[in-house]
Amino acid sequence: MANTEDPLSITFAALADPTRRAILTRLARGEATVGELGEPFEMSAPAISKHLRVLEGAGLIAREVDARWRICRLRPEPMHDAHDWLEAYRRHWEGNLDRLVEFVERTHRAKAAKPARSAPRAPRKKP
Amino acid sequence: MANTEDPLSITFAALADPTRRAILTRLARGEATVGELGEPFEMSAPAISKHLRVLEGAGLIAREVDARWRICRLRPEPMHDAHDWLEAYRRHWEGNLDRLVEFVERTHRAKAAKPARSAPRAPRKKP
DNA sequence: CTGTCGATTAACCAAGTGGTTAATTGATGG
DNA sequence: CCATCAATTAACCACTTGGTTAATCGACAG
Repeated sequence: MANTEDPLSITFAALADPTRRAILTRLARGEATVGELGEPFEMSAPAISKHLRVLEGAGLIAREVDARWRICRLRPEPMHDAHDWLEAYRRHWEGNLDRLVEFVERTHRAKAAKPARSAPRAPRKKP
Repeated sequence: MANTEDPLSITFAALADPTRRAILTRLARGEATVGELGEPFEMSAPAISKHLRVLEGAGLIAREVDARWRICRLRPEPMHDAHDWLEAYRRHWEGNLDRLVEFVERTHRAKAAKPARSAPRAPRKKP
């Protein structure tokens, strides 16, 4: 199922692992071989190889073969897209407006019996 | 294993599904009941319930019970953290500097036999 | 009390994930 | 030629995930 997923899902899934994020952090400092990337982790080589396959599948890294070594480089473009998606929610966490609205609403609810909620939701008819 | 994961991994994993991202997008417009959230999707109610559980586990939504309805609200703070993590890579996708370096390096390699690569990687001794 | 409605839980399934060890491939060097 | 080294592939395992249908729970309305 993951293979048929959209790019953004694949990107987020690839980022949802601390080992892979650490590998990306390492690669942000410069290219590295597979052995160098795996060295900090108490993990077998095939496990690292699989993580790199996931990162490559997400387009987050590129591998280039150099004799017996595979040189890995960061490909940050998918991160850009993920960043952009999150950016749309920035106003929701910036400023206290939302929290204030929420607080006022909750206080109101505590005093009134069945206070009306904020606008966008369609009014439920209670038959 | 996922239950013992760090908050950032849980957040990214929750975002790695188009249905859940659509639910968050809907909630950015305002609170909604579970039924309203599930209505756009050709999916059973339990499936929606599970998605909401994942989102709640990631701290991305909060559910409040109102009679027989569950009112869902966006909790954007974890997105802020994810956004922050990605922000650190901004310089890698902004500007053509990296792509230029890469191009020059590749061109150089095509001409020279075994050109030295960029600095940060430890030099591999070929015994 | 009983039926209904919103929502969740239970039980199950197919497929994916993250890890292992063992075997394999390719390039290097004695 | 042969041993070695970097890395991947193969085969396997435990566990998670995303979905289903059937059963359950709690709040209302007659």
